[in-house]
Amino acid sequence: MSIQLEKTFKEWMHLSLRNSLGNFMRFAKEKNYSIAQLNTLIHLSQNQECNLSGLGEVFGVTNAAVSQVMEKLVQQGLVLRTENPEDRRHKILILTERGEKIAHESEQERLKWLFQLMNILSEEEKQLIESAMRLLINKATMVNEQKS
Amino acid sequence: MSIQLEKTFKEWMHLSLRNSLGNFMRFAKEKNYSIAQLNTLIHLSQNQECNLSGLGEVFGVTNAAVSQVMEKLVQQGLVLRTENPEDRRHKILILTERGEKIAHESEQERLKWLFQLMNILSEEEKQLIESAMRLLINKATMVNEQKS
DNA sequence: CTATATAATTCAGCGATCTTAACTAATAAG
DNA sequence: CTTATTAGTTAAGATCGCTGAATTATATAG
Repeated sequence: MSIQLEKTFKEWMHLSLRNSLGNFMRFAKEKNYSIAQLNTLIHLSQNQECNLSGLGEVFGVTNAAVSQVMEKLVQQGLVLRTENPEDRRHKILILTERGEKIAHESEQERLKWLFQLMNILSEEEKQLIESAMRLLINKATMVNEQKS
Repeated sequence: MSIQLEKTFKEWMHLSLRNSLGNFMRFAKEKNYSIAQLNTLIHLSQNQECNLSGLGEVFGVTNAAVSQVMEKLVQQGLVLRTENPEDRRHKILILTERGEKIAHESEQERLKWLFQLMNILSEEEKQLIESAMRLLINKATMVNEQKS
């Protein structure tokens, strides 16, 4: 069983990367945003109250690197950068309406492929997928909590 | 139902990218290979008899770009580049033993997270996941065949 | 045989991202 | 008050991957 499942995972990973990531990259190229920019936007849209060094840790790069990417996003009017009044060394970074829009669009691009698949599933099949993924998501959060 | 499933897909995509892709990128950085290099190696390990312009089409870049990445892979002893005797304009690109090893290792990095999850599943749960993913894979290949 | 087409390479140059190091400003500690 | 720490910015320099254009070598068509 496990060997069969390993093979299935492999195929799945393959399809998933080619399609979801493929659509994402195509979107980025088309709209002229870099991958780093889009990842930053998506992160900001999902985690409010981000500051700069926090982002650096998440992405595993230096503050300088984040600051430079952020500068471009601010210039393009996608991010609003203000001081935190409680500690003015920190900046508060929040998405503008346009930034939010781009973040959402690019996330949809990543999901487009899955949604297309969903549309050709019967109700029972959707149930099957739903319960399988739910299970994996739950297990995954369990594993993550163990680590921390 | 569909709305619930959309939400599940979103969460899944999130976890999946953060973990699988995260491990992959970490591996690349640690071992000092670029993403383009690893993608090329993985592609070569899965499709034999590749030539240069074919790779360009797959990755959506010019021949020049592929040629430059390939040059480095050849220099590092990961790819063997020989002429095709039937048409000496074409190069035949095959992985060396070391190249094959790197390709395999990096693919395992991408799958590591899923395998970890698999290890904490019961037999019935594995069955559930297996049938769900199989279903999606089948649907996906159906969709792809429609397009072409 | 000559033209043209194809496959791959090379080079100059561009833009993105990263790092280190120097710097400014704000806060915390002694 | 002075010193040290922390957050973020800026500048200089390196690397990477890409493109377009020129070049070489091979194969095909007229």
